[in-house]
Amino acid sequence: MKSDHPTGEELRPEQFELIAKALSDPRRVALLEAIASEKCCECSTLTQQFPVSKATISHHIKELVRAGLVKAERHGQYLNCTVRRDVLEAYTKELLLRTDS
Amino acid sequence: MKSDHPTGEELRPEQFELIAKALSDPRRVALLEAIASEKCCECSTLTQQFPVSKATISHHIKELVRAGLVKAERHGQYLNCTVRRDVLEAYTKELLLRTDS
DNA sequence: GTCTTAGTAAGACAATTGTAAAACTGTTGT
DNA sequence: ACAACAGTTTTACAATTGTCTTACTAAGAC
Repeated sequence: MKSDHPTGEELRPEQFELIAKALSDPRRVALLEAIASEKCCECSTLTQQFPVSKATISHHIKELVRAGLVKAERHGQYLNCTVRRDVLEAYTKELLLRTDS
Repeated sequence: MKSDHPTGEELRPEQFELIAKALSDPRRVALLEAIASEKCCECSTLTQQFPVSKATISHHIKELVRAGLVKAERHGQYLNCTVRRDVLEAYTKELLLRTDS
């Protein structure tokens, strides 16, 4: 049975590109690391940790979600972000596969 | 004995960032794939395969070399490019490591 | 030598993008 | 209802960057 959320193990066609773009900004990677370091992480925490406005944090998270690297769930007024490690692994796998042979 | 070429298995501090940037352009990834597909590949071949000028190819290759993803050796007037898979693997490894815990 | 070919370097330009400020939506607490 | 808080959206701007053109260097062929 296929999962409704695409990418248990395979990336959507454009997703590879989106992920590469998402990872190209050091701040966004740092954000990803911060999200990963806590099991579940609201934005307000991140806003305090980084010297950027909350609007910028929001924008980066949107990009990470768009790439599928982060899952964001609203709980009341808070946004719970978690890293989708399966997607990250699928990305690294495809990257290595593409440079094979 | 340490290899003189840094990165048999570890990335230099700024290298992680350079690689991420290098991989963020789809054309550059395609270029990387093209280089990987042949064992050893001169630029002129690439210039024919892609609808961009040779100046652009040259620029992209410079970026790939700067990131350490490609090794370029001159042989006469030709430039032999090879993908450094060890570096690519080190990158994916570090990426996954950074989003651990 | 001259001509051609392979690649590089410099400059310019358009497109993308990281950022912030301000205004907005929605939720929680009083 | 009101105020405080969490996050989003819009708009604008500066910085980065992918691309080309042109000019350049260097190597091979004649």
